[in-house]
Amino acid sequence: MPTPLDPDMFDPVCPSTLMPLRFADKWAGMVIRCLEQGPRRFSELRVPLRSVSAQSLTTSLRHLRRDGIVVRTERPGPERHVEYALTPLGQSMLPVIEALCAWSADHWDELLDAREASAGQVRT
Amino acid sequence: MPTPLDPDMFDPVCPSTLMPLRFADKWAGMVIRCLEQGPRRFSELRVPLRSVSAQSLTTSLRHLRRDGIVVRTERPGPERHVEYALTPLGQSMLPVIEALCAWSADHWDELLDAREASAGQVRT
DNA sequence: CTGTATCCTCCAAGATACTG
DNA sequence: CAGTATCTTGGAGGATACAG
Repeated sequence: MPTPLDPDMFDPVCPSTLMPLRFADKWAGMVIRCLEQGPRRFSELRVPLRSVSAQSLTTSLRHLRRDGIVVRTERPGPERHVEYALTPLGQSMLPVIEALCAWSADHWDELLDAREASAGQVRT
Repeated sequence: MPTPLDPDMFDPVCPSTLMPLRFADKWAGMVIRCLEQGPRRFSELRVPLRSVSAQSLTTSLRHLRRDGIVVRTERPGPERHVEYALTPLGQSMLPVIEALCAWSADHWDELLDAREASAGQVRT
């Protein structure tokens, strides 16, 4: 028998309440993974994230910059060169993101099977 | 210097591509945490999730059921009694959710500080 | 190359009221 | 108690075209 739930378990000022916000961004996790090994250029990021539009990538990067997870650096030179890299805060997210991806890789089939099995049983 | 990014790093059929989907649900993570210690009733879940509307909670629970993360059990008896519990698949998510919450607890202040510091520097 | 400017569609999520 | 029904709003995210 579980104990009663703490009403303040998810107090509005508790960080865990806000936890999902950063992951509501569809591309945020993938962008962070792309920066794992070092700085990348805008066009480099678009390679693995093939289905992202320039506009969506721009938005994601802006949100990540605003939250101190990514830094943008404009390198001087004849042709334009902009780099994005993880901040220390961003790097601290890597283990969490990896865990998330590992879970997906390990259990995604189960989830899809369950979804198929429940077709018609559970309303959409 | 990082090596070039693998174009198939996030292949459309790769689970990690779909990873963020489950966390796009604002309440999913919190519901799962509420079920950590055992089955809970609908009204019990509404206690810690004070700001959730009945309708949103219903929707979240339906999605979680559809994906095989939560099961719904209707207990017979004179008065109505419905319980929600984690499936084994749902339980396998717990460590990941905990990691997410721990990260938030540890770094949320940094994120908020960065957000404030970048006010005006980065467009919203 | 690195974005911006528009426009559009879809859906998450809240408010409110109601039901067996 | 455990939801459903309806309506509304906001914002995410894609398409397309254009700019410095």
